Amino acid sequence: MCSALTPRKTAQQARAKVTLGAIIEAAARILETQGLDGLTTNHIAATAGVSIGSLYQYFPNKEAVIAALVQREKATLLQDFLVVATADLPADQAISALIAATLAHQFTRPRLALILEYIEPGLGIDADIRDTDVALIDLVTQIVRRVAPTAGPYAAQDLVAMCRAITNTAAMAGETDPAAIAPRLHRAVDGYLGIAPETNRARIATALA
Amino acid sequence: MCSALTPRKTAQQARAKVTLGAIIEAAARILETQGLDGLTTNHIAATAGVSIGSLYQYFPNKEAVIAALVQREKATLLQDFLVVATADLPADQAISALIAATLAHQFTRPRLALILEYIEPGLGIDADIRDTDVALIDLVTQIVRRVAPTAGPYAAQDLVAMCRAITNTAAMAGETDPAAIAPRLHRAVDGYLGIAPETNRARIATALA
DNA sequence: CTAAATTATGAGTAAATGCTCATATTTGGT
DNA sequence: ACCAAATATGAGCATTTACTCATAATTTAG
Repeated sequence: MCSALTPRKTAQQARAKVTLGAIIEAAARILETQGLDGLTTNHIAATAGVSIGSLYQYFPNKEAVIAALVQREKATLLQDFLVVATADLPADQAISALIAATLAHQFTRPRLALILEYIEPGLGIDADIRDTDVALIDLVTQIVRRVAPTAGPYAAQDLVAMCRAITNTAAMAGETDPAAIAPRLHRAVDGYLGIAPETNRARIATALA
Repeated sequence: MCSALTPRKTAQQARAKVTLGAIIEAAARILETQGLDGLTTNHIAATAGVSIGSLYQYFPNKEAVIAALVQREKATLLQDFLVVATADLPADQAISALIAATLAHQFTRPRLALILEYIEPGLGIDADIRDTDVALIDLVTQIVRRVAPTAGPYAAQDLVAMCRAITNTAAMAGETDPAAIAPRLHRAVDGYLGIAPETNRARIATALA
């Protein structure tokens, strides 16, 4: 029952890394077009243009392919968040930037983001994913504390969760305009953190400018 | 590919209804103990103490069993919400009551609620479930408009989504105390609706009393 | 150029599982 | 008591699918 999600073999040559990337991207595209049901290992390999044997050279099982995809997506979001953190903005603008990054991430490949969100809890815990999650929450916590020093320990977790949920639900309901969602996220976030509405309104104005 | 989720045969005698209920409850218990992977039709039938043939008398396929379970759970939540709506409370207390009901629902069978939440989007659209969702959102919208008449059309949807997300994430992180989560939900909801913090604080006090 | 290491192949296997159907049992009305 | 309708049974079929392994091709290093 100990499902190892680590790669079976580490790619060393360049072409191997190409193969690996092709497999992960194939999984992404299948999820987008056919959903989780269409995601069979043979189908992934065929879509990637490699043999099923190659897939199993790098992944111990199907779950590991999904885990790698989740990790890839999470890592890009973390990257975007890091850029915000490094930018050394005023605290409230930093929050706005995080919200914008979250929306952008969710709307870049909406269907993929949505499906992965709902697949992830069914996966075994992967160390890499866990680490990325922790890094992401830590980062948000740092920024949040600048705006609201009294924020509780679960603030970052709560904020990330609720922003994702509102965005996902909106997307599932057919909304396609991030600008229509942003102000709602701002209201929820600012309310949670106890920031005054006038500050909030001013911030929204600058974010949309 | 047209997955009909409607029951194949409607139970008429009392024992048939017992069988039907046993099957749905068996599915619930398997999800709680073994997750989605353990949920095979044969396993459901065995756990329910009926034959596999009986299962297929009432459900056209496995998905329909899950859909029935989702519907059962959603219906009880809607019921709780209806009680709140009928109670004719002051608007802000009504909101508090909705939050309390949401928390109670999620913590009654936490693992089941969590798993179902993440399974649902993978299901085909079921008419009954859709209706229940609409009814639930309509009900929340009515109450919300009493507190915040200017609230946008997506307010209820957003509020329900974010409350669930915060609660789920907290549960997944190991939190077991609803009282620790309630104030966070209140802050987010009030912030979203643009309600003043002092009103908010007073409300939390009464809710916890 | 050659050998060792790395990467790629894909037909085939074993196991899981959703679901059928012919038959048996039970129930309710008369 | 009897019959028709409703309900229950479960062995087995058909299909899907994750995964293996023996072999082949390619790359790198000396």
